[in-house]
Amino acid sequence: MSQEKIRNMDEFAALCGISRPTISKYFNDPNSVRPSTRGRIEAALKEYDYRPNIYAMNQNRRLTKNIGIVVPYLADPFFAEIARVIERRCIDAGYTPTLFSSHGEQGLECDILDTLRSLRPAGVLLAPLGRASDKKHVEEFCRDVPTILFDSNIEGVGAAFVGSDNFSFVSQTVEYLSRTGSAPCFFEMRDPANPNANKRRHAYLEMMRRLNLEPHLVKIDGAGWGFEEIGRAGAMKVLKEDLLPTDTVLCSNDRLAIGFLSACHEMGVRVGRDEGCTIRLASHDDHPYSRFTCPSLTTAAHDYESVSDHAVETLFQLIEAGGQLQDREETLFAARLIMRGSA
Amino acid sequence: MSQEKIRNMDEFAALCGISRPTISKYFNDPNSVRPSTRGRIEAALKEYDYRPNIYAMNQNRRLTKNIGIVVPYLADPFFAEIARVIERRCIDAGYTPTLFSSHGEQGLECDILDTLRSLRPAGVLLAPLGRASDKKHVEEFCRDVPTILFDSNIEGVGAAFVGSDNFSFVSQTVEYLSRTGSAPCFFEMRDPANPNANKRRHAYLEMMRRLNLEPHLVKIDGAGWGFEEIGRAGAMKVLKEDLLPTDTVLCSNDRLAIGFLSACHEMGVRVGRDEGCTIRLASHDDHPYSRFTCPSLTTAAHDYESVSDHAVETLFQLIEAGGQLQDREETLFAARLIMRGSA
DNA sequence: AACATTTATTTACGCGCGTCAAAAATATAT
DNA sequence: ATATATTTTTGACGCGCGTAAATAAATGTT
Repeated sequence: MSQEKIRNMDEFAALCGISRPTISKYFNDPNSVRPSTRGRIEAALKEYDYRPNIYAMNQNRRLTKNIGIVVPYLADPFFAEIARVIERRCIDAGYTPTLFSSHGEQGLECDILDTLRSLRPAGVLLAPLGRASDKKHVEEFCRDVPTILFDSNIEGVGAAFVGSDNFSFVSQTVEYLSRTGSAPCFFEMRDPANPNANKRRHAYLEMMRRLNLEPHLVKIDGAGWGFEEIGRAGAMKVLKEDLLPTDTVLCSNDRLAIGFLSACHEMGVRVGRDEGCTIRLASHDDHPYSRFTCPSLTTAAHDYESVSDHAVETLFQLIEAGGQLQDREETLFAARLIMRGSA
Repeated sequence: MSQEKIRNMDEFAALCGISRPTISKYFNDPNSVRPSTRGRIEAALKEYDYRPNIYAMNQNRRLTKNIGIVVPYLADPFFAEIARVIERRCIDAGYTPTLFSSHGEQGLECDILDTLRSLRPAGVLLAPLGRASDKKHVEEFCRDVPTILFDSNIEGVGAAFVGSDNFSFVSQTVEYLSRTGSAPCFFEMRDPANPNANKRRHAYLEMMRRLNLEPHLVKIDGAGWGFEEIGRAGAMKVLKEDLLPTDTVLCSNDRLAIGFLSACHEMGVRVGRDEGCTIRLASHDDHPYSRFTCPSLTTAAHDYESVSDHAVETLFQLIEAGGQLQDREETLFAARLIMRGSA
């Protein structure tokens, strides 16, 4: 590797013995130049390790190679995990992903979208805050920037939605719990920020109706994204005041369930299928920690891979189609029941 | 808000009735223009919502307003949390932070540093992979880009290091455990990727020496960043083969402890201080989930706030000083013992 | 070998903004 | 009012690259 520092594409082109426009073409798409010239460029690239100035590139390109990934709450390992997979896919496809977290705050989500707009990304994968989102702001953003929504849907916003089929989650857990023991009550936040939570409640009610069972909703107080603490406080209250209508509890999501388990341990309530256990607990999401809880959580797992893959693939289609798709498809992937110790 | 789209700074300057260089000055530092002109600009800004093209800005600026934040593993809520705090501080100071995760992979860390270099950031906050880092690559990067290391130190690399005082963690837990029961053995990975792990082992040995107690290291196999699973598998082996030298266990970090607790539950071993418990377990980090484990984890907490604040402050100093600091300071913050149910 | 086709080169312009120097306008101190 | 310091304006250049049109060269076909 030579030590000379190359300042710009002109210098690099001179060293290659190739004209600058051809070099420019190569960086935009290596396959757009003849194999022989590609070989010469790549040989020179090894020799001098030149990299084009991204700011100058992006200033003049109609569209950049950037992809924005926005999640509502990165401290939730579920989103960290899905972001990781999506990031990887984008890199492999030659894009430059940038990760943003709204940290549960509407203002921050808006700021991120504003920042993103001025980055002129080729496309954006957005998991919105949900009910807490500034819908108009998101809608306006999606009109200007090719965007795929994932995880949490906003009706009619964005070019497509990719997520999990909440009914599939709940139907499997309810069916399993009912079949192997008694029917569950549904443990959830009174005022959930995430639209998936509402879908899960409806799915629970519908499933109980189909199975001819009496539904019981246990609604607990709390706001924000500290679901474990909310679940814990809610469970403490419910256990202390003996408000549980059934000995089988289905939590809306794993993070609430983690809090519930914590409360059970503190109250000396044993959870699981073994004898001596007074409560069975199941949940949804297959949170990365759900296999390490005590007892491990019976839950329904997202199809992470499929959701990530399909979201990314749809975005690429959208980009190639110039930012417009025929009609707004909503793709939902089924859950997989994971039977563990808690139910 | 007027509907006219403003294409560039010239148009905006014309609408303001102010010259373009002054507008440019305003965007570089709003306080560098007279209050009266600042007022006129900001009024026009409300009216026409113009935003300068960041690519054109950054192309010509010697240094951008970007700050890179690199963590080794974002799916670890500890890093997600510290990244969140740091991100916020940067935004408040008028910078544009970009978050990267190495996902535990050396190649990815190198790629991120390369990408970051071409972003010409004002500064970088880097929590390296540790032992898995390509030291030469990191070192070379730090020579070109103003960088503060945090969480995990690499001797002599970067302009400063900010982290937690591992001795303070271990001394408090060892002292507490020894005082309130029997002395602990130290449970850790055989070949830890993180340099903090080594410091904690040394601190354990030193503390045991000071207290005139016999040290016991319990080393378990496993590689990668799936610490919970590694801890769980290691604990299963240790429990099944009855290899624990003491009834009190001090884990190197909370994620191992979470796995340990999971194994204990599966083996029917009760953990805690209550009667009927056969093991006491403590750990380090105050992982966001450690208060929700069963039992909740006695641990030593990072001073998140101080570490984040000081890392960011040091970076700002470094930037203002033009990328060079007098000498390389290493700042360590003390831990705080958190007594919970597990010990 | 002659032609058509693909690929590369040359030349030139533009993108939107940073920045500089000199001149003009404004504010502050005396 | 005058002198001085500060701020703004004017005009101009450059950054590094995208891109377009015309031309030249290489490749493929018959």
